[in-house]
Amino acid sequence: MEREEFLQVYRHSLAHVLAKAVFEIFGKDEVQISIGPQIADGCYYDFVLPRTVTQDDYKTIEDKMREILKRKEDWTRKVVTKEEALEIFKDQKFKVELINEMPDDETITVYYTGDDFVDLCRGPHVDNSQELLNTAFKVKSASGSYWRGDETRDQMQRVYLYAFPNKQELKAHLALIKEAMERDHKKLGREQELFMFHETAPGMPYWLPRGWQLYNALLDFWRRIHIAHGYQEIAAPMLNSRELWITSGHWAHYQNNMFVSEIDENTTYAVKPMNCPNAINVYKRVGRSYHELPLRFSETSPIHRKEKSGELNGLFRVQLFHQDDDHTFVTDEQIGEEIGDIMDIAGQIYDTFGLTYEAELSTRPDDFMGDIELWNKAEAELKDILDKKYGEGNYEINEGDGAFYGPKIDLKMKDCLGREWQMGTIQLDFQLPKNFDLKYAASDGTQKQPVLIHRAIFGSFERFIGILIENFKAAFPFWLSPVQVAIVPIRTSHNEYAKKVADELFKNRIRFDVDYTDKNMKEKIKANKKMKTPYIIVLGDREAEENTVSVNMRGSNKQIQNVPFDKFIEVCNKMNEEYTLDLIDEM
RNA sequence: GCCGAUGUGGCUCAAUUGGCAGAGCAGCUGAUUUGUAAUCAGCAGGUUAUCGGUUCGAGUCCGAUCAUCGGCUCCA
Repeated sequence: MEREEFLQVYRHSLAHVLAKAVFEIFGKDEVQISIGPQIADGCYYDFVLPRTVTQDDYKTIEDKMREILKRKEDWTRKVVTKEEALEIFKDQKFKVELINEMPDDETITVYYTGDDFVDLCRGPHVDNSQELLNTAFKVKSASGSYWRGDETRDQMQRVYLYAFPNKQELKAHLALIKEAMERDHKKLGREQELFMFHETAPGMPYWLPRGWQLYNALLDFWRRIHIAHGYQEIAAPMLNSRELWITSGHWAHYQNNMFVSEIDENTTYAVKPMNCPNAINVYKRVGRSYHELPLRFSETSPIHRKEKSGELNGLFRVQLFHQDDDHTFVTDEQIGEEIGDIMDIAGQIYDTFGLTYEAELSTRPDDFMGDIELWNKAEAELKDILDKKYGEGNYEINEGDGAFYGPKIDLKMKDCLGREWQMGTIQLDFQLPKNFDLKYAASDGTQKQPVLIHRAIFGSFERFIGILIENFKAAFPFWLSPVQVAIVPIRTSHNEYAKKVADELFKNRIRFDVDYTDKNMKEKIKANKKMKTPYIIVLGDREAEENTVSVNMRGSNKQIQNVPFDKFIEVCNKMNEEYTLDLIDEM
């Protein structure tokens, strides 16, 4: 923690130096400064500048910052009144806005860096610039941003800085970034022949044979767990006429994200961006009774969402994807228990991959709809479940950030560059049941309205597989691997035994690849190592004679010789059945 | 959508101030028959993302479009 505070002071102070440097480079009257917080690996500062910052400016900025540090200026903290603050920053409109929003009784502090630069700030900061002389920093990037994150307000330029206490740490961090780039799922997806994109279908992945093997292995795993928890899978149409989307509310609130096609003047169809309305159609097929609830309709149909052009990103942000979706219809009383069961499933699934994640609870917004009693009860139950599962305070609460139709729990994970992505989501919905006038016959004979739970654990197969690729660096657990076993006959004379081995693997539903060509053994092994195949089994005279295999295990340089073939099959079957995370080397 | 960058064989990268588009790997053909990450030789592969402009001449300069990447916004 001490180190954290230390970093905080340094990074935050460097942000001030950055702003001062930008002032001096572009001219004080030409620059509007806003805010400069510290972040995980440095800090940034947002400006309005007379021209765009480009890569050519990075060095200029860095040099200017160093020059400023060498002046060894004193930093002075000053407490000022609101009026004084407004006077100091009268030419800085963003600062004026911030000051005006402060309560009248708030203590306002400003920090002077030398005599000629002052920033509105709570601090704390260094006392003199020379304390920063040994720090290491580097402009990471410059990009656009919006004042207060609002795209309708001023477009600003954000300059990001890597900032560390010393050169060694900066160097280590840059090496880490480079290493992380090796995990990039876009790069590995291409190298490992998992998926591709084509410019005629932006943001819509093509799954290649190997990638589709992995996808299906994941889907099988997901199905087994959900069947065990009483889920029933459905598949619904991809197109529905406009009327359905008007009823659901998507036509009014989500149209910009939908691919819409006018068939003729009376008929407009839209490709579904979500599965909920169709699950509701299935619910409404017959009259429902409380005996049937909770009723869980899971679905992994393709869905399409039209995104703004700059938002696409490999498998993490696509326009065609498959959610591991489900719509569960419950009574008010069943909410708590059902959410608890969903959290158990989520835990079980993430644990299988050894993935870490963060939970966030989003609560009632101002423009909520529905019964406030139900909201309160539901939120209390969600909190209770999260408290039990993670311990009080070990998850984030976003007050007022829930959807207008209900509170939600989001589960987030980080990619190789530390960017956070929403994966799982569990959303309560009091609105759609109303829009579609859903009913069930309650035990007292009255007709009641069910609550709808939308939930996904992977989030989407696409995003989740992207995370898996980066997490495992494409060296997947056996059960997930596109090709699980590669068979390498040493000479073509061993093809006969290789065929026998292949047939047996096939019978056991083990995914294999066999190379019967007369290429030399080393080439065949090299190709499979490149593809990170878990086990490469080499077959020659000895193996054919003794009905054994010689196993080359991924991640290990030594071979496991003379493994009885049926023992090898047994090990493979075990990993497939138990979804084993690590490869087994005892055989 | 906004700010910035990038786009040369399947992949990784060359190509002097504008002056004949080149290599390695992968692929194909042949030789080699090999015991755990690169056997040898040969061949083929390109309208330099697309469209337009400047120029005697454009991969290189200018403009537009498309796609991708880093951010912002939005989101699973």
